[in-house]
Amino acid sequence: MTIQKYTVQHLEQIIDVPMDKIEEALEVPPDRSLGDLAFPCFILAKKLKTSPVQIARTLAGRLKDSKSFERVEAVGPYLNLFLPKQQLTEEVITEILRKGKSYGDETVNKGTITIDLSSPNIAKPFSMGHLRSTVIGNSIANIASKKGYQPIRINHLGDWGTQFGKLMVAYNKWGDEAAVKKSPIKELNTLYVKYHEEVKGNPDLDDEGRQWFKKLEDGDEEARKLWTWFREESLKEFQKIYDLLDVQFDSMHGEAFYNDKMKPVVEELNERNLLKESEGAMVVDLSEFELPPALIQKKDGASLYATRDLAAAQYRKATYQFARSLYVVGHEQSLHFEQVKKVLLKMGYTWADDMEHIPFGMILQDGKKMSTRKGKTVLLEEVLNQTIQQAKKSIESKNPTLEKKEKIAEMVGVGAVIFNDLKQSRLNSVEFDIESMLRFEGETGPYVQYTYARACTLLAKGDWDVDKNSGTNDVEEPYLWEIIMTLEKFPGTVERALHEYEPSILSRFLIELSRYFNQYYGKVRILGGTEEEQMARLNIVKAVTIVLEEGLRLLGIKAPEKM
RNA sequence: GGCCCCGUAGCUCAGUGGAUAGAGCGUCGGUUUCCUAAACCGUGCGUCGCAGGUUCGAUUCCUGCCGGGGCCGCCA
Repeated sequence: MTIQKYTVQHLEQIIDVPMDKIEEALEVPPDRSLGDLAFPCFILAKKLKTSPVQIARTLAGRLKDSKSFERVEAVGPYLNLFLPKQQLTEEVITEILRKGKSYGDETVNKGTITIDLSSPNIAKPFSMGHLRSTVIGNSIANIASKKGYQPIRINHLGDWGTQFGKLMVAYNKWGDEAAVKKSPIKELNTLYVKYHEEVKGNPDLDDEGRQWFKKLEDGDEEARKLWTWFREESLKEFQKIYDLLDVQFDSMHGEAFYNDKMKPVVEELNERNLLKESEGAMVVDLSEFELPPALIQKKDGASLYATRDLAAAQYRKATYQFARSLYVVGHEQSLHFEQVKKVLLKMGYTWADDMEHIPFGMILQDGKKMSTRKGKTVLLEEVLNQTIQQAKKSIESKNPTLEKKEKIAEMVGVGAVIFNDLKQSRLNSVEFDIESMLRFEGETGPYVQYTYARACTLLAKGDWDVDKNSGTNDVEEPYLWEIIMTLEKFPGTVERALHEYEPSILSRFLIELSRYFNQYYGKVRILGGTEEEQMARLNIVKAVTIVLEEGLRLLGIKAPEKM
């Protein structure tokens, strides 16, 4: 039983308010000495036509002899409760030790949830922006899975569009096969940047680019060959990053996959009389929703972004029968997803209401959007290499005898980058700052990992054993109750992170738990004393490692037992 | 011009319809014969952007304004 539930259950007998209302009102007092939990009596004031101060006093009087609370005090309008810490501590720890990793799991099946994430553009470097989508989406997938959904991770690759025509022009004019083979993304990106420089003085290039893309769409052999080659080389490079991040996808269907699936969509729109000609293009009018029209077809008949996403949405519904469908894409595309959803609703697909855009803020450089075309991109691979190097340096100076240094440096370096991203609220724009990722102190991934490693060392040295996990904790030890309260919040925190699609809620929780544990560690000698005492303390340590490891896993971060 | 996001400590950012608004970084100082100092402890005089409104109570909800960013037809 959770601490909140315990309290609610015992309050319910004397307060005539529905249990969920009581639970909602309960709060942690600003100062520990005031109590463990408090019930503000304002919500009763109107109903009872009495001052909240008086109500608190009355309730305190009625609870005076209750065995459920150690002590009850009325302070102003607050009813302050002192809980039976001994009993609750035991209950919380026992539950976590019994459930292990599955602590906080939801067992009811909530159906399939598709998650559109990562989606880098072929032939372009994997940028920091795509990192955000990848780690946020992956974490939401992990969290959804813990809470009873079957996540389907879809990498909607940007592998189609006019830019490939442009790239082919550039490659044919200035490209070098050997150079591309050697370093595909870098070379192709250089070509792409060069193209955008050259086009300024030679606008005819754009026509050539469009022609090449048209050839590609028409199945021209040479164009097709180049496209396949660019795509394969790009995927190989991306795979290195996905391996480092340890992210796997259930589907790699990119935009090109929907090539033959767009025509039926356009036809369907036509049949339903939803298409309208406007300035030569075909659009769906959305003025009833106070939105600008959705562009479905260019005047030359070619498809557009929205067309592809309509086809993709239908395909996903048909293939996966999703209960929910998420799109982890930058917030600058909010309008687009709103339009797609509304078009589907106009088509009569009520399941479009289960689709949700999960936007996130941009990565800025000098306060501005990064531009691929100008070559102003920060490459994720380079960033990861730097942080891994930094981790290696730290290990050399702090723990030179550590085994498997390379492996652990990778866990720490990659963890630092992922955590640095996931601790931000999704929607905040962030200034790209390599320094903040290279710092392993304070509110960082390595801080949480370090806390975990320290705790693991204690378990090893103290010879913790499941079968010996008896012993009674001294609940008056500093920070122990804070640890218990925090551990107990874990299932609810994961739930909230899913409900808000906000991994940062979980990141901050892990920082809080780590801090309390480090404070406890600093004040209380864990190994030593009687065997009973040591085992009781190690049970706390074990519970902390379970929650830290599982929490990090949900964020997509590895937890090293030593570092 | 319309719509969306953001505005809290020197910096980066949490937070909440309620009791004295918090963390990290940075500054200065301290802690190791003892479990990993990637840690811990101490050190903060904040108009919670501004102005109204709702409320017993607003930094939190609503409206307007100001400032920053984004999106708004043939890119994705």
